[in-house]
Amino acid sequence: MKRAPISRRERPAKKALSREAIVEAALAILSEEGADALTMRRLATALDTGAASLYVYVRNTEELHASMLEELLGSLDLGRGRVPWRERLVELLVSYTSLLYRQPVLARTALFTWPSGPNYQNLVEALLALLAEGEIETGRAAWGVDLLLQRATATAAEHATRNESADPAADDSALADAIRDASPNTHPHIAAAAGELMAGGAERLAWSFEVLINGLLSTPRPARSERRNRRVS
Amino acid sequence: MKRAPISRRERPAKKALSREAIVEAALAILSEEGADALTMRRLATALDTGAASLYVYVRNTEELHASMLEELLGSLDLGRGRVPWRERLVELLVSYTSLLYRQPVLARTALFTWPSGPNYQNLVEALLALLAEGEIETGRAAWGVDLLLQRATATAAEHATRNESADPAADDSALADAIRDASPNTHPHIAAAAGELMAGGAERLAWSFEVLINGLLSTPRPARSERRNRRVS
DNA sequence: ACCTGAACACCGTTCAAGT
DNA sequence: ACCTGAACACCGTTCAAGT
Repeated sequence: MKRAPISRRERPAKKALSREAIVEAALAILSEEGADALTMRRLATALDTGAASLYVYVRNTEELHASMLEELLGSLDLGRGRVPWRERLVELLVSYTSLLYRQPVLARTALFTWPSGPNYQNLVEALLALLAEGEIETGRAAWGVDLLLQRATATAAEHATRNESADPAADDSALADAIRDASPNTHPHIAAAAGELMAGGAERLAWSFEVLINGLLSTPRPARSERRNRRVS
Repeated sequence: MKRAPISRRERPAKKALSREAIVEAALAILSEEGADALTMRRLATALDTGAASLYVYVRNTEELHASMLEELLGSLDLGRGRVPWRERLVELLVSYTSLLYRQPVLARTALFTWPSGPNYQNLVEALLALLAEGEIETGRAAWGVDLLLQRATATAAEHATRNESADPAADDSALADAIRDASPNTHPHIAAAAGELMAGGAERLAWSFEVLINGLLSTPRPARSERRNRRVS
């Protein structure tokens, strides 16, 4: 049961296999057929080979995902402009989030494995430069970038399974269910905040970046002398 | 090839199947054998049945994970005390993070599916109450809780694949790789911040909560009139 | 009603054998 | 060197058939 020649004619010609071709095809599948369709086997079929062949160019699924993210990050506008640093910072963070929002599986990737290509480096560099413009000293800015990127990434990543899940109405907040079931007697604060807990969207994201920046401006890093216990647990 | 009677004697007696027994067994596997070992089939074996039987009590893997998290959250000390609200808030957030830190798979769950049981509700209620004590008005507090919980959860979740991954030395920061490869010429800010980007640990987490709280105290929610575009993308 | 063996419909990854 | 069919070692979930 060989592949019919028709499909050969539909897809112009069998491209030579390469890392870039694989990443490109993977991104195409992701945006056209969704995250579930992106499997090594499925990807191989799209490239007219067997799954095993992919492993010549890509170590494993995780690395493939990381490369896809790197590729996508290339389209980010790091926008040096005349605008004040703070506005540029929020804008950059919002557009980074939107980018991940469109491909939430890659947001997960960004959260769990470190992207490390040049495009990601440029993003970090740009963020550090903006915080430096805001006269936040290096050490604080370093931790700040992590904080800002985490907010962006986690927000987009949360969106992932939300989307796939059955109830698309409960899409905005991380607290929807807890609220619905809360009784005003046992959980008065939840009951009172019910409406507010779920409101938001783009505005909430932008607000949260303002919170982070304001907090960053007013919270110095702890003194060096106190640095001892480095583990959380 | 039936199970040998020896194993029957080792595990005291076949407990009756129930939701609680399943969740309990799942948590045992998780802490004794790690996240990879926790599969429906493996869990069924531990309970002396077939995987299909689990589906009588649990809808799917996701729901199982959520129940496990809920169970774990029961051990959280919500600690009403004489201490000022701000200290109690940070303490609660840190202990919530530590709890997830020990079981990072469940941190992922907390990030991607909404926990919704009573223990989670109690946590949200406690956080809202603390912010109310800090005289943060309801709407802002609602968004604030989301922000605080997300920092805690994402930090623990990031820890997940870090742990499983090959290089346990690079465990602290989300930026380690980007730093290593950055040239001082093209990325001067990264090069300058190199050391600082990776330092941290428990101290960094606590600092980030301070940032969040300070930011929260100084950043009102946007005016109602401006609420229009609710989507990010 | 509760339980289960067996099957369905997949996975990622490896490897010996080919070109 | 590059490529691949086939196999390995699994998955989660469903369902018909049993008790």
